[in-house]
Amino acid sequence: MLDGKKRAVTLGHPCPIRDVLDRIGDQWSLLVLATLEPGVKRFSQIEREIGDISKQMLSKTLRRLEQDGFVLREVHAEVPPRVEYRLTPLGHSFLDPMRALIRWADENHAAITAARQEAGAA
Amino acid sequence: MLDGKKRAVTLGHPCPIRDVLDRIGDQWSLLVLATLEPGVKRFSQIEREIGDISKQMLSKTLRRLEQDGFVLREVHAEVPPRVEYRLTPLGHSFLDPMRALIRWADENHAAITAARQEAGAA
DNA sequence: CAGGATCCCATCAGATACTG
DNA sequence: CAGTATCTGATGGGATCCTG
Repeated sequence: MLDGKKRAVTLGHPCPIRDVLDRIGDQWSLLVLATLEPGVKRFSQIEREIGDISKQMLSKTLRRLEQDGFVLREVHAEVPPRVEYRLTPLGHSFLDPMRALIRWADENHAAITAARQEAGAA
Repeated sequence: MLDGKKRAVTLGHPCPIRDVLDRIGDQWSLLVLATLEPGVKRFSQIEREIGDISKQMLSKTLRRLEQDGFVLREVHAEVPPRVEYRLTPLGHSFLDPMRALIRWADENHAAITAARQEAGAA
């Protein structure tokens, strides 16, 4: 499921949405995209800025983002190696709707927390 | 991680965002919310409309959405039992930013697919 | 009808160690 | 520096059976 078999619904359609949602649900993709928003950065720079991501996950995440056309990867043939990442236009445009969502989260987080408290109390 | 320990970043802040993102990353929450958008529905009605969700996951998802204040659950004391679900105002308002994201997904899905093809070909 | 309980597997993600 | 490889543990989620 989820791969190619998920002929599902997602609001009535065949489902381009899941493809996108998987990229924000996976804990790191969004964070990486946000980190890259200001401009070009190298691997370890991203790693440091995020702080608690493992090399492995950063690597995986970057590769998937690259394959999906959100991120551009540029390898410089030097020693020591230097690899730079930047957002593609697609990557940038994706952050627009995401910002709206993040704003909503900020504004309504209190309500969610309150609801949880109530649920816990009741 | 993810529970309470994730002091992380998510765009620079402490992180109310993860709470929200977890609800769209989990495969079913969004689908259930979307199904409930038109109005009140009962358990098996949602089940049928989504089609490929198990009772268990539907139950879990609904309970979490209820606890988070997205969904209202109403039990009618009848035999056989009737339980109805509806979106709260919070639930409805959440769908606004989500619609923007879904629109983006629709518009850009082709680009993503194309990028994958290219990545696969290269 | 609307679930809860249990079993089981696939995937996610961290930790550690190794390499060009 | 920028990764890859391997092992491991935590979830997510499906299937099946049981109940008020």
